[in-house]
Amino acid sequence: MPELPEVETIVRGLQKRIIGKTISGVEVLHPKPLGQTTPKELERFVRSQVFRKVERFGKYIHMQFASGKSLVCHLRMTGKYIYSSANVTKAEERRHIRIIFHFSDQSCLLYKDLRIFGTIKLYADGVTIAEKAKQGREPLSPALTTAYLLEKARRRQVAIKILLLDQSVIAGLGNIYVCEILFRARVSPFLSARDLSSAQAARIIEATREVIKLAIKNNGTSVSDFRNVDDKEGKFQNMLLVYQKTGAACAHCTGGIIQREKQGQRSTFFCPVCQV
DNA sequence: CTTAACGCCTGAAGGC
DNA sequence: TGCCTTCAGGCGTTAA
Repeated sequence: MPELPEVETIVRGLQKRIIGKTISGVEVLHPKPLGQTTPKELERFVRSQVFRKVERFGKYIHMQFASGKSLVCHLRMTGKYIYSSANVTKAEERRHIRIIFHFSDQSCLLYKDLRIFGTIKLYADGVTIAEKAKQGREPLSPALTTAYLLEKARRRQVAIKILLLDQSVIAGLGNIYVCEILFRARVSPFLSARDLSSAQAARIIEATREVIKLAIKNNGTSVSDFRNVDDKEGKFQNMLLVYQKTGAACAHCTGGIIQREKQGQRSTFFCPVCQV
């Protein structure tokens, strides 16, 4: 489940692998990631285009061509971009591949997505990117301040965990990192957002930066099936303190046992003793 | 405005 | 062994 650090890892891999490559053709093995766009439209849009720049905003990947046109992609749960130096022809290797971008040097970029929740959207030059406008502040931006979080939390009655998952508040956090952040900040995931104190907000911001920086440094978390562009796992799964640690002794306090509870449709992992 | 529930998808895992 | 249910969770949509 790619969150900010995983998407950042993929973007850095793409920058290394596809900048300067010319698209010679595209194969659409499953049309669902394209939404309303037809395979023919995609083919016409990307053929002969040269990748100039790849950026991340929130959990989105923004692939820009030298022409000014671009693709805005979201991986959702199981999407991944894998670079291959040669064409992929074996049926077993083609499993879960939905789109293939072929390059003029015979290498290609595979879009794999087991559950097909991910999306690829086409943007003409100069068009405002709707998805970008909806994002909240980036975790590593100085614009993310305690005052900003308190202001966003003030009128909300939802649990702080639900608020942190709201992409229009902070961009890029998902279930794993929000659990880890609240644990490190020693804040209960069930606390109503409006009851957040200034000290708690400050601890959350600090923990957010720490966790995100450390996870990026470790190339993300491969807890289910995340892989980078070179099909390699991340390392942050070895550094998780609460996520999927049900029954384990708390890493912060003595006597605390990590619990799992549902919040919304997702599992929340927390220590009932020290997260208050 | 906020909030909550649902649907989208596949495959692994657990229960009986 | 085999069938059925549950779970994984991001996010757009819809309804209240």
